[in-house]
Amino acid sequence: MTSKEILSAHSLRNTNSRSDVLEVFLQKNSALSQPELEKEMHECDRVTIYRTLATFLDKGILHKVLDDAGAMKYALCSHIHCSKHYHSHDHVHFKCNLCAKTICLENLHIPPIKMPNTFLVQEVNLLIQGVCDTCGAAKTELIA
Amino acid sequence: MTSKEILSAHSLRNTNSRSDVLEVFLQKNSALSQPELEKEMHECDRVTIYRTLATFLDKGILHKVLDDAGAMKYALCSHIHCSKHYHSHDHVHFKCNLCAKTICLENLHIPPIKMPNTFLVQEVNLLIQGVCDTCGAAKTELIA
DNA sequence: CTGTGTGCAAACACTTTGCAGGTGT
DNA sequence: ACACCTGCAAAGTGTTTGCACACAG
Repeated sequence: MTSKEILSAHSLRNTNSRSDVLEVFLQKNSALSQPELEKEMHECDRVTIYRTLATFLDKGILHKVLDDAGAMKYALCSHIHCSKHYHSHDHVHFKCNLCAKTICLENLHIPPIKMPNTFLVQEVNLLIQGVCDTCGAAKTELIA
Repeated sequence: MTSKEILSAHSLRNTNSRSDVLEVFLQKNSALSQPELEKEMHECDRVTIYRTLATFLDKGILHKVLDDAGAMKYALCSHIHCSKHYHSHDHVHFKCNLCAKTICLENLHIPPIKMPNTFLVQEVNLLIQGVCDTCGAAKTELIA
């Protein structure tokens, strides 16, 4: 799935900023905040990135990822079926406390929570923080 | 548990700012951000609130609550046992999309997630968003 | 009295808005 | 051609830091 294909699939104009933002997401394969994207893209205005993120969120190309560090993060929706009104991203998010990278664990679904039925559930977000496999391996090598 | 007792239990000096912050948490019984606290407290500097939150977080009086709206929230730890290095707050957080209030569901524990053991899990946060019982009841009345 | 807490000023970081001009279709 | 996208400027909001004074123990 190329950036061009993603854009046309959501009937969005194919502009440099938009395809560049998508390229970064496709390449990094992790959740990113606007500041993080800005570091990767030197030919695009800060505001344009914010507006692009808002557009992608609206179209169901990206979903929000919670973070404990103040900046909102976003990640690609794996399913084409996501749209403004139907987001299916009930997977777990993992943030490494060492490399600060946040990833989607697509095949790790959030177990159902039995809420009292006086509550209406609309969205569930699960963030696990710890040390990722890459950083963990690097640390083990250092000790050995 | 009064604010004075909480402070002395964690060997913190009993100052107006600190007890006032605690009073608000005890009274509101929900997760609060610094801006929200500031609205409730008129005799305390903005910076003091930030520093008080940091101190309480460090001592294990408060724990972080994730939010999707940009501002970090905090809530009281229910267990006296919480300290800097041992936080036990594996409960679910619920944010109402109508009244914007975030509460701790202390008796609703996060189910265990079986992560691949190449990952080290240090913290788990679960945020459910929807409509709370109070707002839901109000809405039902309107329709009826 | 002494170390810690507080207030003020200022800076920093993230995000949004308005408007003029440029670009994709 | 027209609607939509972009860049720049500016402002709004959340958070941190430095320093001098004030206060709890």
